[in-house]
Amino acid sequence: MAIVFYNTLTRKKEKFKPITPGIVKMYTCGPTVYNYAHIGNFRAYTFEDLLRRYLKFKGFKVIQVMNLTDVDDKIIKASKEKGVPIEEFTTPYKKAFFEDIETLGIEKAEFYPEATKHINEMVDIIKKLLAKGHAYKAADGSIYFKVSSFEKYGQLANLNVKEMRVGERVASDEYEKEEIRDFALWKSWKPEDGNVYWNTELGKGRPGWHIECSAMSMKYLGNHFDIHTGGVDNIFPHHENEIAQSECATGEKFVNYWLHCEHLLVNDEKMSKSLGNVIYPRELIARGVDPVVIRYTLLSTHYRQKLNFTTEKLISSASSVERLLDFYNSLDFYEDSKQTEFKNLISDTEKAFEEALDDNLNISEAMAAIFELVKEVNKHKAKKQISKTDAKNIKATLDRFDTVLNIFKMGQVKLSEEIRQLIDRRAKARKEKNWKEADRIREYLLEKGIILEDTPQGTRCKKTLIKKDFSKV
RNA sequence: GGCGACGUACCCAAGUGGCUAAGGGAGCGGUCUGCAAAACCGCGAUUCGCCGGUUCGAAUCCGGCCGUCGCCUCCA
Repeated sequence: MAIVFYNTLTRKKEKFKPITPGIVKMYTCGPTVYNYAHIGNFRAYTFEDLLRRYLKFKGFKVIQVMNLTDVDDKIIKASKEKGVPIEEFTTPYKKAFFEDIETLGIEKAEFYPEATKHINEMVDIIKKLLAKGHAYKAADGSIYFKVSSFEKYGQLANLNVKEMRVGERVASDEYEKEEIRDFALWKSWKPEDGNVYWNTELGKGRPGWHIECSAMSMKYLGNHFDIHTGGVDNIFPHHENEIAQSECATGEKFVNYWLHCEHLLVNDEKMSKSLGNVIYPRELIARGVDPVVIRYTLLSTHYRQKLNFTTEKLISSASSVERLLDFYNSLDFYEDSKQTEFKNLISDTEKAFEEALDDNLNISEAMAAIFELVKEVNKHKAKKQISKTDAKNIKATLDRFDTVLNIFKMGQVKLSEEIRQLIDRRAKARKEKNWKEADRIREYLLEKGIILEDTPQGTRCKKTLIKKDFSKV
């Protein structure tokens, strides 16, 4: 079965066909490391994670590049305020980004190039653009892309650029562009840039924002590659400009499939500093939300759908994850008993899961397939009609799904030696019908985020997915 | 002003021309159980923002209206 993606470029769902059979080359816009990445950023990274994991599930070899923007206006301003060089300023945020990625169960990309280490590549592209007449140098030494030189400009955003409204920011722009819609490839040094500059053939200055993605994507993936992703807010101008720069420099088509992730809202509002509603994953975790709950919340809404992030949704996600994990973990507990023919159920579920994700990563349908399996198997469980082999087969299927979802694995509890001993002590107390002691230990462990459940097959152990008193987002 | 997305139960959410409108959460009643939990059984949209049209047949297609949101050179 072929995968179908909604391509922003054509505004249609299209069958996915990689340029090189069996290999997918994708570029995913990464963080600007001037702060911690917030939950909205991670929505995009989680979507990209789903995308790469599913492509791998389908048997493709994936080469993913995610850039780190470590020089831009915000970074220059913030590092200046702090009185440290930009590298010193960005390093902790780079580190934090990788920590967060790991916490949220996001698989690592093959390359994480940094803008500041690819200035030469950017300069090369700009030189080509100058030579071909697609760029020009303004009086102050800055270099601009000449939008009028690219016939197809506006194709991605579906904007008629000639009739675009001119914003105030543009009107007050001090640079000397030929046309208002032209954008900077190279920004010549200004006193407020301090010691942030590179001496290159283009003069003393620094790169514009868009050029880094063209330079780094083409360096690692070639002039023409398969997939480029980002948030919807990147469609214009960022990705539109990338196409213009790249295609004008190489004369080749840049990207075949453009996939854009919708925004995450917080209580129906856009997340922004001014509204004071920016949420960071590490903050949620500190307040008692397990990372797997955050992951599930971000993952379980289709990427082209706005995701309204609320307390209610987190709590609801925690319950869903709990149901999935309880089911998954219960599969280890079967004694051999009557066998049920689950072959059809398993193959139906696998088929439904794959067909759903084939259809532009329809995660809702994929999850529905899993929940239906859970319900069906639980019914048999209640009637004691599951053998060890059945359970093993079902678990193998879930493990296969989990290479895409990373929920089951991430949700496992890790027990320390101390906790293990307490659990043993409680088992002993229960045997002696010392309910007081048993309940005391259970209470104690609950406070430590460990939940014990007694079943006929023994006591099971799981972690608290969300703190009881967790309330406000 | 231009471009675009969306409106399905208490909440989240799939379905885009045809079986009883998926699935999850929450709720209520029951079974099970040392207690707790899990799990199971049962209950829940005659209806898909509103109005009109096309069709044998519409949540799905067309037109209009209402409402929410995003982008239009900081942004995932």
